[in-house]
Amino acid sequence: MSAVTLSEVAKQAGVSLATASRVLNGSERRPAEVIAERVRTAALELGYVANAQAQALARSSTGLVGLVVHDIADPYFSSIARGVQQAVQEVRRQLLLAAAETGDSSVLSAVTAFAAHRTDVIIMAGSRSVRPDERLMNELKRYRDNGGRVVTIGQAWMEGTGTVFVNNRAGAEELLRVLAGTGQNRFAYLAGPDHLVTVEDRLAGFRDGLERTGAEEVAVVHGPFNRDGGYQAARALAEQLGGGGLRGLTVLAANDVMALGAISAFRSMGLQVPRDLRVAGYDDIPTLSDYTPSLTTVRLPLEEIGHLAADLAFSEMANATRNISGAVVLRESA
Amino acid sequence: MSAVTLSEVAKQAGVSLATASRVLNGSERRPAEVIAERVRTAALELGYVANAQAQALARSSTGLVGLVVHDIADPYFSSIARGVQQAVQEVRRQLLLAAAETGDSSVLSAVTAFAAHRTDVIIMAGSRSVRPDERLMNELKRYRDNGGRVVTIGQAWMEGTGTVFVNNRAGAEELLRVLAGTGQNRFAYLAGPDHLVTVEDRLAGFRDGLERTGAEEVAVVHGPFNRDGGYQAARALAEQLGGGGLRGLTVLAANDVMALGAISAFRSMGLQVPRDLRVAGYDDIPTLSDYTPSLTTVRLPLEEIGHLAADLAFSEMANATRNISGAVVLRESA
DNA sequence: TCCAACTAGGAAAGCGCTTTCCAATCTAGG
DNA sequence: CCTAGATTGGAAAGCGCTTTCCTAGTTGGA
Repeated sequence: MSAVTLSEVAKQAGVSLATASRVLNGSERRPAEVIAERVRTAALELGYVANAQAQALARSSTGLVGLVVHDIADPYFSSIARGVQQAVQEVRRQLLLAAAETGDSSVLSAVTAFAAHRTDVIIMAGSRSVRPDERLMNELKRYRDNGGRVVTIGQAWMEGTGTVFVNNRAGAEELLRVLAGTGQNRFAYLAGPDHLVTVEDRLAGFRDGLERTGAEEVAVVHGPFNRDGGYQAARALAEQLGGGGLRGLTVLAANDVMALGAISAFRSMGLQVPRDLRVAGYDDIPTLSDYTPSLTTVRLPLEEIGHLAADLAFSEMANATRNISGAVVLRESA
Repeated sequence: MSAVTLSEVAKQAGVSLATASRVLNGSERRPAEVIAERVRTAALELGYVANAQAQALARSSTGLVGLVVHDIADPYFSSIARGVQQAVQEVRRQLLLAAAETGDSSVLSAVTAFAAHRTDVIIMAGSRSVRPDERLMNELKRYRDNGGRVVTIGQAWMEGTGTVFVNNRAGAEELLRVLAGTGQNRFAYLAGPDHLVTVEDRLAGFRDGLERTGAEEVAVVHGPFNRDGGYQAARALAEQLGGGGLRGLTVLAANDVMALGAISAFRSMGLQVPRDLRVAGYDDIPTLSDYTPSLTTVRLPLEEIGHLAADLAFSEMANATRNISGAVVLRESA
């Protein structure tokens, strides 16, 4: 990757490096228009494209934003990524994307890589682990102490970072209460992996709701936080309760993709939703709009959350907390 | 973003900058183990993280891969992105992501930004425009001439770049022939925007199939290349044909998300798929797995395509062409 | 007409690395 | 024991920019 350099442009325009830089790459000082025009012409003729690496080194700021997601193909994350991408583009910065499963060393690798690339910001979109990972936390702290900004989505990770807080617990409780209000009173919970804070919070909200309404907790079963996890968890639930135990039950899944997987599992067992049992999800991923039966869920403004996270990072108060709460959306499935 | 520098590490270890660099950041020459150990210890103590910008400048290679998609929230692109991300991670590089609509100046901005960041590779995942964009092509050419690698997905964009070629035309023809083979003989096509090569190719394949089978083309209507586009196109089609004209028709959509939108539109008009009319899509996005009626489509190994594109870029023959063809998947919807 | 106060372009010092070239030390063959 | 050849660590020259100082040229008020 060699290319036309600023000094070539400067020479062609017959000015100094300093002047060329001032004309082309924004500076306080604006050279006289006659000169500026000459430089611009030279740049255009030669096809000059500033070397962002060199600029980053000289200005000690890269204009890079790092985003860590669990899985970019998961609609939850791709929606958030879309929001982040949009916000990043608006302020003419670039998005560095990494995928990493919580609890896996890949998260640490991702953060280290972002630190190496001196991204101005790191946005952690995935849920935090229940057990704090020492090494990861230290890496993030060092990054922050060196002047990097950290914004987490979902829940706070540590002091001195920004957070787009999603009140998962309240949303889950609300969902359960609304459902109980329609007369449903036997609930099962299809939880994601129990080491995720998000999963834990939603489960806690579920139980808050149970307590509040006096409804019955029939079972809680854990599984991977994706479509297949929902499918598996649903089958495990069926096994646990026996064929008849599912009838009339309301099954809450930790998120929409799990709910979708669960419905498929139930269907494969010859059960119809909502005729034989009810299912609800969480997140309201865009995918849902064409799904039948339409899925009852807790709506989260995913794209907005992503946008907000990026905005927060660029704002004066990068360490503030923005609160988001979900809205229960009652549809056909429960 | 200030941080510990190599020279601080070198000083602490009591060696020269050169030695420290050789120990920490991989080089032909490996200093003696005693010294190396001292450097590593110092680096660990100080929490040294190499500055990728500085390295890029010195080595004139950034280890960055730029990916341009239309919309990262679209399952088609997020699946491809997943494959790319995976491949990129395997070779320890970083992914720079940009979203840009074909035909929009944002594509040019994205490419320019990637060129500025001196990415080693640019992968264009979105379809090319039917009308070649002079400025964009020039930018890409310059990038390539400066040593950057370009890989396009779907169709070739220009000489001297790699391509993961997807035979959209053949896939569409095959789909139509298979469907005709089951006795369906009246077809309508819900095409995406007519300035996309992908859309044009699929439409051409559709017509090839028509000709081959002697089936009837009832209508072709264009709309945006997304879910809402499918919805709108379906309504437009209904308006064009009148209520009864839809019955018994097979509606092919340019891609799955449009097909999903179309089915929703038909449903909103009180029509059932496949009872009243048939619908098929293209791509086989993962989302489809839980959808009812299950959608007939042409399967494309999306994730693999992304992976392949990245692999190609890193391979010796970065300008080669890899061929992918879709496989017709007959399901309930048609 | 003279000088203080600006203005504007250029020289050069970094930014944090890699890598070439040197010089010093070591190895081993004669 | 001497020397050609191989090793090894270090000095310093870049990589392509930004930005601080300088200096020379202007402007305008007295």
